[in-house]
Formats: sequence, C-alpha cells, structure tokens
Amino acid sequence: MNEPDTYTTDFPIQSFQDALLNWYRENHRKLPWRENSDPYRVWVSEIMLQQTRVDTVIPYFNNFMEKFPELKDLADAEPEQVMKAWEGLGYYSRVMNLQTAVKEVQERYGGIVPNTPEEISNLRGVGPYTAGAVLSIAYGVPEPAVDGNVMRVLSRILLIEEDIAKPKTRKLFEQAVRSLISHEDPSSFNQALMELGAIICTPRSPACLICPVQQECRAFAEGRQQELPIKTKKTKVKLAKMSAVIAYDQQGRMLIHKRSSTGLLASLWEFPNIETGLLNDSAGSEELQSYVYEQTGVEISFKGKIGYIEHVFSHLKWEIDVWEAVITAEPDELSKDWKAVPLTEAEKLAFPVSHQKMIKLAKEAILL
DNA sequence: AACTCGGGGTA
DNA sequence: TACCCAGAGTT
Repeated sequence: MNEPDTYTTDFPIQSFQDALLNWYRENHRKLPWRENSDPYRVWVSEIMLQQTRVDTVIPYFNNFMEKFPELKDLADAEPEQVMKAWEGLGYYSRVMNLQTAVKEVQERYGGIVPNTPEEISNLRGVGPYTAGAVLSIAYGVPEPAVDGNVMRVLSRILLIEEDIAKPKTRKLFEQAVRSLISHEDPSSFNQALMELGAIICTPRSPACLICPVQQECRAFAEGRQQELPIKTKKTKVKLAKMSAVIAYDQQGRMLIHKRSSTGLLASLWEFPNIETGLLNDSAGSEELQSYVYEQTGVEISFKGKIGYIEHVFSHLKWEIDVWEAVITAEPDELSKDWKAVPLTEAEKLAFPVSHQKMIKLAKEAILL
C-alpha cells in the first residue's frame, strides 16, 4: 500500500522541503480562505476552487461566507438562496452536493467536519483531492492533495512522463507526495506545491530563473521543462442550435422554467427553450410554441426575434435564437417547475450565464 | 476508462 | 482559436 515510489529515490527530499517551505512562507498570497484554518471555510474554498481560478473564486467566497458564515447556516439555508450565491460560478452540482454533505456533517458528526480520510471521503462531492486538501490544510494531516498544479509541478521536478490525462496517473503522484510531504507542516507543503504551480511553475512558460526549487528540478537540469507535463488532449465540442422565448403576460411577468436537478445546469432557472436542429425560424418558433403549450398549457404569440446568443461550454456550444412573445391564454395554475414572474423576482433566482444574457436582451428590447 | 459538467482568463 | 483552471460523479 505505502510502497515508496521509484521517482523519489535519490531525490534530495530535505533540501526540497526546506526550499519550498521557505519560499512559501515569504511569498504566499493572502487569500480570504487563508485567514484561518476553519475546516468549514477550507472546505467551501476547495469546492469553489475545483476547476476554477483563484481570482474568480475570491468574490464568490467572500459573499458566500457573508451569507453562510458557519456550517450550520449553510445546512439550514434554502437551496434556492444557496444556488443564487453560486450563480455564474459553474459546475452547479458542486454546491448542491456541498449542502447535502454539510447537512450530513451537521446531523451525523454534530457539525464537526470529520478528520479521517475514510469519513471525509464519504461526504458527497469530496473526492481524493478535496479530502487531502481539507485534511492537510484544516487538520494538519499529512495526506496528498493532488490537483492539476501538483501534477504539473511534480512532473517537472521529478521528470515524470506519464500522461496526466489518464485517471490512473493521479495515484502515482499521490505516492510521490507521500514520499515528499513535510510531516511538520503538511498544510504549507501542499499549499506551497499549488502556489508554486500558480505563480512560478506555470503551464506555458515557467519562471525557472526565479524558482525556489530550481536546484532540485530534474526537468530544468535537462532543459525539458517546456515538454512537461505530458497530457493527451481531448476536444470535441458538440453544436446545438436552440430557440428560446421570453413570453410576457399582460402584467409584464415572464414565463420561466426550473431545470432538472440532475445534468446540465442542474436546478437553475431558464427561459423556455428547445433544440431546433436544422429547423428554420418559422418551423423553430412553431416547435417552441408547441413545447410551451404542452408543458404548461400557456398559449403564446410571437412578436419577433430580439437577439442571438452564442454560449460555449467545455463540451458543448449553444447557438440560441431569442424570441419575444406575449401570452394570450394561460391555465389557472402552473406546474411547480414553471413560474410567471416580474423581472425583479427573476433577478432573485439563479440563471445560467447564457440566460442572463437573454435577460439583458429583454431589457434592451423594452427600451426600444 | 471515458464522458459529463461552466465559465472565464490567457497566449 | 485552444488550453487550462486548488475535480467529482456517472456510465
């Protein structure tokens, strides 16, 4: 289980630790989640930082801590408000999983975030990286926290040429970290590896000339730092042509729909929309009209197209024609995933960025 | 192991 | 454009 990895044999572990930790002590950034080591704060920050840059996270983290200062506050919060605090951050299942896990900590562990790998890893949304990050940063447990930064940094320092796109490769890096990690200060050690990756050992052009562990870096010694890490690429963005409609009733309320709690943009609100494929404007809008009627019983009459939106996801591209319409007849009651709300109410709900763009189009259309 | 799941910064 | 980011869950 804890076999020493072959990559760290003959590696100067002590001088590496010393150089890395001294550099981190003097040069680390002051970040909101580093103000203290409250496990709840560390946990929230790590979830937000998954596949998301530090600069993007900072304002979200500050706002989130203002709204939900302690674990109990998040456990007791309305999911709709929690989602609103995540609006625009992406990967929305993260925050639903986080609240689920926080409720479990509140109920099963009396509000204390568990400090063992087994217990913390069983929490929803806590994978190998986040488990190691919270354990080491909040509790000082010498567990590896291997993210993209760490794989890039260590692939260079230890000259590891395994494909970091392969899931299996992460385990190799975890073994390397187990060999390298400081048992005196696991928190600083793990954070220092990531900090080095963010500031010095960057993907494109690493700043080797000012790197604190240049002396220990095998890739630099061979002038091969630009070749690492090895990562096979995956591309393949599917295109989806869509039509969406902003339909007003006589009071100026807009018809909106809450997306499924699973899958893309889970639990966010949206304007009624369909994938139109190869249909032309006329056929596409008729399709959309039928969809709205079948889902809600609401009858709409199109006024015209008010805009066009392109929105790119990591694996998908939406091209959306946006229409304006008026509601000509509606049932006594809408099903629970549908609402007719004034703009001021819509702005309290969480919409994906693509549909926030539609709200902007609608505002501009009103001014004309 | 491959795919799904956002949005934005950067060269 | 294409890559990448303090990854995890599902299939």
